[in-house]
Amino acid sequence: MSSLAENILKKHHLSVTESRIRILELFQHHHNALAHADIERQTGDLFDRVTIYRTLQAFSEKGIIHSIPTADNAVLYALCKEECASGKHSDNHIHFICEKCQNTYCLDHIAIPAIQMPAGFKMKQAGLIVEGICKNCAK
Amino acid sequence: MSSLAENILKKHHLSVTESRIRILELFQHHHNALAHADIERQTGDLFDRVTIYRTLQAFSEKGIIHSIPTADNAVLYALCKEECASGKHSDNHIHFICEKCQNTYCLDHIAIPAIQMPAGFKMKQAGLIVEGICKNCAK
DNA sequence: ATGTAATTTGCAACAAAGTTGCAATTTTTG
DNA sequence: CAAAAATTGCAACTTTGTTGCAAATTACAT
Repeated sequence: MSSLAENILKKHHLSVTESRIRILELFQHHHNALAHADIERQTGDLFDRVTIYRTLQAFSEKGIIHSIPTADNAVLYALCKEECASGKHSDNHIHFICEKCQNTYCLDHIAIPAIQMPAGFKMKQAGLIVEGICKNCAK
Repeated sequence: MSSLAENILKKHHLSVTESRIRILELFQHHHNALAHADIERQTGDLFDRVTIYRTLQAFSEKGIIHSIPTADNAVLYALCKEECASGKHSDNHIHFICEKCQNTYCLDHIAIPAIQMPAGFKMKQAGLIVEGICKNCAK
């Protein structure tokens, strides 16, 4: 009789606490990426600011969520796909930022195309951020 | 009898001041991207912290430099190519972060390959960040 | 089920990063 | 060279993130 969120926590050897369940469910109910500030806003004063920081850090370390850097220098977080093992994020999908609603989406199905590096530079990982208009805002 | 930095400032209708020349020359002498902290370190206490912020902001608005988001959530700045008009950065080149020396380089010559968007999503701009080993560190 | 060990939380204090208003200085312009 | 415009430094403040520690909660082994 465990919730989905509870199972995810157990699978990653994290204690099951109210704050972690609450925050994890927030991610499950939104299909776009969330900033620390979003979470703080939506959980009200249920938990301390510090708890949110530590929760996000724990989730990130365990590979439950991954962070997304943005141009305006805010960190966003989004749920990882199954394949993300602890620490090793298979993070090679595209992040899409809608310039209208400002939401960030993970386009999990589209891989990053191969890129020809200049001589001497060896690529190990790549991250692609696309800006434009999302499905919802296109009407 | 104007320096290169001085000419760039004049071309963008910015007053020629010592701090702006100093900071602009810093960018010209480094071929990798600089963080605010780097500039603060290298200019010592010649200028106030606030002046550096405002200088970077002015340069960015005029299209002299562009900002680069990084994974660890620090903002980096690098010189723009000629084509960058005020505000409209033609910023579609690749940013390369060396995992050894931690420097960030602009690979200006390589364009970002075309990407197939999912239905409903309209791409307007793309930014590509590549991690790996740079030319110098490969030895 | 219960007591103990381990983990997590909230609080407070702190550190770092960035912003804003304003008076004084510097630069530009005619 | 003088007046107007722009830039700078200072101080105060906000926002964002971190750390240590005592209290509370959760996990675990009987």
